[in-house]
Amino acid sequence: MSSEVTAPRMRPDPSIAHLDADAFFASVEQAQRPSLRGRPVLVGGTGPRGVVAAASYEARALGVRSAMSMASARRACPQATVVVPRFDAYSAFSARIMAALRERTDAVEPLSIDEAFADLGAVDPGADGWPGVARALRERAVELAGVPVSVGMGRSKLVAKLASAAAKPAGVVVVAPDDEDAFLLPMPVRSLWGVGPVSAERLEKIGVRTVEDLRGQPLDTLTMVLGEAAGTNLFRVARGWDDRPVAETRERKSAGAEHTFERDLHGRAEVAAQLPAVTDQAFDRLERHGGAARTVTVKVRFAGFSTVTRAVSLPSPAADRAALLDAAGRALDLVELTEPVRLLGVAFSALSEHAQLMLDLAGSVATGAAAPVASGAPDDDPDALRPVARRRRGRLRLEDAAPGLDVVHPRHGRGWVVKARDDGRVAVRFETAATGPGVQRVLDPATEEIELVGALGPDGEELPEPDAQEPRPEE
DNA sequence: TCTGGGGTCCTCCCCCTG
DNA sequence: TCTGCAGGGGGAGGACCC
Repeated sequence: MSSEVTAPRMRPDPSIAHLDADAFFASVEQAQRPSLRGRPVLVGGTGPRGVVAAASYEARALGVRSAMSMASARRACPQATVVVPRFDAYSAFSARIMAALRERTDAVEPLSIDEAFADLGAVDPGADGWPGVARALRERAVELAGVPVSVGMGRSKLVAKLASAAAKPAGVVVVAPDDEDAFLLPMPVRSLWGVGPVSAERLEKIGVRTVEDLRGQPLDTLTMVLGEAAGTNLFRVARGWDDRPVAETRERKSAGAEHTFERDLHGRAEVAAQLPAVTDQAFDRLERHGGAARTVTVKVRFAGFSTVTRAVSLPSPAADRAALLDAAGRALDLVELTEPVRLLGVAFSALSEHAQLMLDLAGSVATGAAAPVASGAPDDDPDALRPVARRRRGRLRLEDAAPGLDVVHPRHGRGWVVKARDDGRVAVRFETAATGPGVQRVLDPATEEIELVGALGPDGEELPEPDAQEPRPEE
């Protein structure tokens, strides 16, 4: 218990930058598909349980927000174009944005695919001062990536991040130390990092709505209402106290995968039958980071949206697919399956970089629940239970024709899938960033040589096979 | 058609150990 | 030897972020 919180030594200049791409996924789609520019675009899952990962500003103007169900978003904005995420393209655009920062400093801390901090403390701001630095940074990122970005600067990460939010869309805000109070105090507490709907409601109950209200609260009250860590954090934030350094690297703590099924799973056999596929995806991610794991956690979300997790820890870290699948099976055995299941997840934690060989695997691999079991689903549509597979490249099949995917046609060139039609044909719009708005054609994938291909990069360059691609959260 | 998927961090609780 | 307590560690769940 820290009974005392004191002001840290803050840097004198607003030399921490936060760069944030605007509606990133949607902006990339608009950059690569000229016909989408100026139009509402929704990026996200197109299945019955899909949600919006990103909405263009045109869609936001009609009330669409990220994380809302795609069904409600479509109702709010029926004229919107809906496409599935293309992480290979977003990663390539992201690399360009990060490159703009790395031209100025090595001290870059990516927070997610579309935003990063940079410590420009060693940069000479020159005649135009810090606002000039921020403008130049923004212009360079736009030049390299070709999507709109916003830049905020302040003398802390806290202020820089809030400043970039205030700068959106496509702007720059630099908060000088003397202006910090004027900037922070009127803000709603909900805009602070770490204050979600639950904390905001708890604060509302003690009359705290703005940062100014927050500053009026004693430390004891805040820790009582929000807990030790969050309370202490907000006490500092309310005063603009934040001396966290820009950290170039962060250690990964866990890796996992989860999948929401298009229809609920009934009974242990159905759930267990899906476990190997989900564990495999989690294992692929673990392997990509080159680690071993000691703890395997299985997550089950029921139809009523309640969620349980059960964990099994191994005596030593394992990097062996079969051993981890076995552990996942044992964890699943601990879950009481009282209701239909909508989501199944597997996560690996207690990671260690050096995999220790599990010598005594014999006998442990073949134990019950984790083994693939015939689905036994009485239902009509086996595909409803199919876990998300890596989208293949190669000849387009109707069932793979998700809207937004890149294709190439021998006569019409490069394009993207607009819609798989009920008549078995596919609507494709043939265009790239270089061509300008293109023509939409309806083609029969059974007779036309439509090839599913990878995305292009920011300069229209072919990208490598996305085997190492990392699915990322919404922008 | 309510409510994805990748994470991190925190809190509470229980069990074990000294 | 028994008991009570403190502290550590792990598991479960929840809040939060993008």
